[in-house]
Amino acid sequence: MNAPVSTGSTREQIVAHAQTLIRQRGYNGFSYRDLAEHVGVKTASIHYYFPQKDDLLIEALNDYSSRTMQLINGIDESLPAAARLDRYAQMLAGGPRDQVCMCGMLAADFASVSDRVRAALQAFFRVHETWLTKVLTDGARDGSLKPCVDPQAEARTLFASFQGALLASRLFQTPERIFDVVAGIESRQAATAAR
Amino acid sequence: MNAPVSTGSTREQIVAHAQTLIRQRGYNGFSYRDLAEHVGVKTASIHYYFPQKDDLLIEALNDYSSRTMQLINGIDESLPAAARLDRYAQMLAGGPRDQVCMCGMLAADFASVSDRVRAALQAFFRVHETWLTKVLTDGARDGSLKPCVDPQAEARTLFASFQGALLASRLFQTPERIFDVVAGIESRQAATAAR
DNA sequence: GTCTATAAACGGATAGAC
DNA sequence: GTCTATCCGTTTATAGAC
Repeated sequence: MNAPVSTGSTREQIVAHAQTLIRQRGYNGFSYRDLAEHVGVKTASIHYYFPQKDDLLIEALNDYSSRTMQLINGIDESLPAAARLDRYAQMLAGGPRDQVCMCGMLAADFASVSDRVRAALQAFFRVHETWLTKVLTDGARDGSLKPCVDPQAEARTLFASFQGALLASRLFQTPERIFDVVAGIESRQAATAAR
Repeated sequence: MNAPVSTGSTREQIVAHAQTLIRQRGYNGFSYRDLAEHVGVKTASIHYYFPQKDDLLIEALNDYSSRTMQLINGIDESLPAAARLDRYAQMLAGGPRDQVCMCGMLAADFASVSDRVRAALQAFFRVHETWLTKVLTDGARDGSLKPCVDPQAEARTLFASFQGALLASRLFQTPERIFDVVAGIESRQAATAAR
């Protein structure tokens, strides 16, 4: 996923650059000073909009979540499930190579974030896992994916695979590892596949 | 995986507590002061052993890697592959609930670590992926796991699943998600399974 | 080897001018 | 709204006594 254009209001630019920095370096890996330099303002201006760093984190996370949700809701539900899964992987692989999912990053920063942020992260995970559950059950019906015993558990694992694959993709500097995930799923597709 | 007992030499205690702190909070989430308090020395003593934080990171990572490798080498190769996979998952789930894999954590901290650390992380990933590749191919032979088209790619995905599942397990405060991963694999086992 | 003391830069955060 | 100036604790790191 790509960062929004940074040509909006100061507030919007702050949020956009905060998302980028968190996805690159994590919550403890950037400062108001870093962020201010990226936006082209002074740190006091950031404190004007977001008195505490946690306030900034909450807004950056909520914005990221809703933009991500728009993207997955934009995936045409009339497509075969396997094709929707491909789109999802393309979405993940399409982001900058030096950035991972903001929520995967913040899950790693679990010890450093507030309970409010933790709850928002859980919500993000659940939304994606629910969407993937539907893909898996639809795939069993339309024949594009092999039926599985427990679609919810499979979806949890699948989402974990994507998050892990994003970290590995950056570590090895290749988007291949994201597509390994879908290739694995699809290599198990029913013989009577309808693509 | 559990941290080593912290009753060794000062140097050993520093390394052990550094591993714990990194697994809890990440590389940018702890300071020499935190570490010194845990060990019961002053920060200058830590600088005596590890002048730069990167020196400490390298040693903590190498120690973690070799201890982890001992653990996976300790999994009896005469066991059916599926049983070995169970052991692997138990090893991951057996660690403290507030800690994830040190290398998953540092993969998230990718932007903050030196090239030397990045290379060591890649090596860690490859070792585990290679071990899992062997489990998958053995599983196809002994019938305890379903054969797959590309065992190497499947192993990469499987390792990513475990890393992602560790993050999710901590986020949701339940080890269940680690066992989801093996349950998914084993639910695809061949009908003629030999366990 | 471990300590005290200190340097110098950085961290989040605030007050008040414009 | 954005700035300058500043507070004050923290951070990594070093010098030198014991």
